[in-house]
Amino acid sequence: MRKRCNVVELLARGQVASTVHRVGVLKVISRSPKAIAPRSLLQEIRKTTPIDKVTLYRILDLFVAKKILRRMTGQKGTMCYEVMCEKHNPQHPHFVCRTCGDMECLEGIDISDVKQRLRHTRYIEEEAIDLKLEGVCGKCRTKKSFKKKGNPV
Amino acid sequence: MRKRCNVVELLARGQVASTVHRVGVLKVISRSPKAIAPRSLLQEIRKTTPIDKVTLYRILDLFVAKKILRRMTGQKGTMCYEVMCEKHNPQHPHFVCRTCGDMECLEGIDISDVKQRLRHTRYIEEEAIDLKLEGVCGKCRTKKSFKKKGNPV
DNA sequence: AATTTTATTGCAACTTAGTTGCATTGTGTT
DNA sequence: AACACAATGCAACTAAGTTGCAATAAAATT
Ligand SMILES: [Mn+2]
Ligand SMILES: [Mn+2]
Ligand SMILES: [Zn+2]
Ligand SMILES: [Zn+2]
Repeated sequence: MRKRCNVVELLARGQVASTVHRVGVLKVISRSPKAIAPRSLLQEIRKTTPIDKVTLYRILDLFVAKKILRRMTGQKGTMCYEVMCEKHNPQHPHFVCRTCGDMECLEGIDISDVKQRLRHTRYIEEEAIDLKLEGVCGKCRTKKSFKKKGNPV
Repeated sequence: MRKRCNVVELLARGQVASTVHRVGVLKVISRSPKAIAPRSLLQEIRKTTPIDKVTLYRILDLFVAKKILRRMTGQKGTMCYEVMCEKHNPQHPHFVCRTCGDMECLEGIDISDVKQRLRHTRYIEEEAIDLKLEGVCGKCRTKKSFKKKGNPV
């Protein structure tokens, strides 16, 4: 997501009061080129402002509830977050590397029809869709430590 | 998954030696009507045989590596497992309830075309697909504790 | 059969993500 | 200032999953 959303607008849209921490969290997430986990998020934010992890988790929960952020499961079940903005960051599937845990946004792939289809096939009121591919990323595939084990090229 | 896979066949297919614990784990999973988490799995297995959680986790990892089981992320990032058998339990999306955490298999919905599409759009060697919907399940929707909060009906 | 080797399991201790309760601080209002 | 209430911090906790190593079981050699 190169074109960044306006942080103030996002907060307004969710009717969430603006605070130093909230703005800080949102800034870091909206600048990240890919979905980001609380761990990295803490590291980044703390470069400028001290913040407790509990505060971060609470802000993240709030943002997800207010539809300012999308939450998805990354590697091993740790959560990842990205800005929820149809304009600058429309819904898209993700790729997670089994080996290094890296998550890649598969942007530009429309999956709205998948949503439609699932909604109509069963009587379900879904609110979020989490479409994820798992495999081994390019980097890991070329590492000799990986090749050595007789894995498929 | 009503029609159960043959446990012995599954082990043979994955070239995995048969042990009491492995058979036990596989039996419970293959009898479960829905994807099951290690926690419930332990409970079930222990009704007949004592087993350490480490053993269970190791068996699960092994089975996933050998493609005997599919692993997917359930609620909050806890993992869930189901038998990987195209015949008796073909790949399908899942629905996870935001409130109670219950996971439902959306069987009978073919998503092979989604796989195809993703594979061809980007140069990715994916090995597994995890397509998940999140929302509030029927049970939770009708609970008064849920309605009271002014949630949409 | 006895011995050696290898695979599987159990135990204890640890790591890490996320949560809960409560005290403290900040912010806006009268 | 005094009050109300929202946001934050701190400490302690829960729960999933992992790691190292010892104990046991199974398989292979002798
Ligand atoms: Mn993304
Ligand atoms: Mn399923
Ligand atoms: Zn990788
Ligand atoms: Zn539910």
